[in-house]
Amino acid sequence: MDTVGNTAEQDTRDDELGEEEIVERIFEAIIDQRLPPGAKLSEAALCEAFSVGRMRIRQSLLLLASREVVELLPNRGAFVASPSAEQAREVFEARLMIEPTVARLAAERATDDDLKKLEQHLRLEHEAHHGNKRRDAIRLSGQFHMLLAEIAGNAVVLRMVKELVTRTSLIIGIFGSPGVSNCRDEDHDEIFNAFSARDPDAATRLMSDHLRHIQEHLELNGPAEGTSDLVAIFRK
Amino acid sequence: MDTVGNTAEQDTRDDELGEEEIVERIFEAIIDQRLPPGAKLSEAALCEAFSVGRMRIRQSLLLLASREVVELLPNRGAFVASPSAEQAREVFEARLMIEPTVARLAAERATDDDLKKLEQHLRLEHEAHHGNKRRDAIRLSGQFHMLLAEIAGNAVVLRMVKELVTRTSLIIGIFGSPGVSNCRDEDHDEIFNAFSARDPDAATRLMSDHLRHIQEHLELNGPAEGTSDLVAIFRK
DNA sequence: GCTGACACGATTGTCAACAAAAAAACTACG
DNA sequence: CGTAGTTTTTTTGTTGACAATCGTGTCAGC
Repeated sequence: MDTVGNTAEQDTRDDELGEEEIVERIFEAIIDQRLPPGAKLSEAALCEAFSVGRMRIRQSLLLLASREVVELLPNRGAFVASPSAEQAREVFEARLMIEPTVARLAAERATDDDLKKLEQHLRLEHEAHHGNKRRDAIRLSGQFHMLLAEIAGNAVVLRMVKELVTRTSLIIGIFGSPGVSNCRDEDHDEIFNAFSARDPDAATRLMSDHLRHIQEHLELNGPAEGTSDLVAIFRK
Repeated sequence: MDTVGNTAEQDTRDDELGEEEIVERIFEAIIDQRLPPGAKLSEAALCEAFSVGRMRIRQSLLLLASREVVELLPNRGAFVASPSAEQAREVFEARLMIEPTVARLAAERATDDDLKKLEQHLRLEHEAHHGNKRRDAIRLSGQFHMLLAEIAGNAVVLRMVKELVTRTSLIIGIFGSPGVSNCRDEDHDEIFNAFSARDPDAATRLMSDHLRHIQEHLELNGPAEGTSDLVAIFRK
């Protein structure tokens, strides 16, 4: 169903899921916007969903909270985070700090094999976009950014980008216009062209523009933050 | 004893420490190099050290592991991480990606009050440096970078910088020349001068140079990684 | 009819005992 | 005297039950 091709990370697959896998699955569900901001993540429900003990779930939720993807209210439980406008600003500021340089490094270091992987990925993005597969489109456009970080060859930065992309999905879910999807795939195409042309400077600039485009399509002044919890939940 | 002036974060001080506090304390201990790379973090010992239940410690260690500051070996326990040369490269690449822009933003946004705080901090750094208080000097020079992220006004980035600074302490512990301390405080002085002159471009460039200086003083080709574990443990 | 307190149910947080695995110590053998 | 195998001990991982807290529903009083 929603299984992604996970080539690596197959070490602990005896019969139970590790906490890292659970975290990954919840990350994906949030990127796909199957889990909207503010959704309650009941321990019991998650225990049944993943067929694991409560402790494992508890640890996973703690991990997610440490990435600020989940909010942990004492004695109340875990909820999918609802970033404020201020937090949204911070996330995009961080992305603008990191990802243009990621694009530059990736463009400098990409092998021919990497370019082929990128091309293949863009094909999938186009398919999803034209086939009105909104979920797939969103997930793939997030994965594009992670793929770049992977090509850049820096695990530290990859982890940061993964967190930022996931939080961006939440932000778009709250502040985004309903019809508009995550990234415009034409932007991704242009970045890829810079890769093909071996032009790191262009890749840097295009990524910068791309992120600014996304941010401009948000309404960060619109919904008041105080009511955002309830509003976000009920306008699903 | 070794309590640092923690102005904020005094919410849960009834009688037990929260996991966030424990994580913070261990972070500080690693920055101070009281906990060398490879040191074993036994659950029982930490339980006694912090006077908390085993579960709290367990969660704290998981949090630290998720920041790659602690290595968690199944059925073996928790150890302070021993970054490889490759990881060291990645950490510095990430810092060079983020911190020059942090310096720029901080320079643009610093209030007069921020400048005073910076000046006060540099005074402390000088004292520690000239008074041969190596531990204090290292801790303070790390805090300088965090202070900049705080002034930049971005909590997301602040958390990233905190993680990177802590890991840098481990890296210096492994790959640094014994006598050389963390940062040269003259570099910090120059950055502060750029702040005073309201010159964000200079601040950006100086931070970039500063980080490169630190990296150049490491011997990332020197000690083989295989022996680093044992060596690091026994030269406490 | 509406507002307050009270009690119930459900969920989360914590603890202690138990099981499993690895490290250490000891013994026997080469 | 060194080494390999075995037993002991320590440490980690997991499960289950229990305690505390919060949200909800009910009922009495105004």
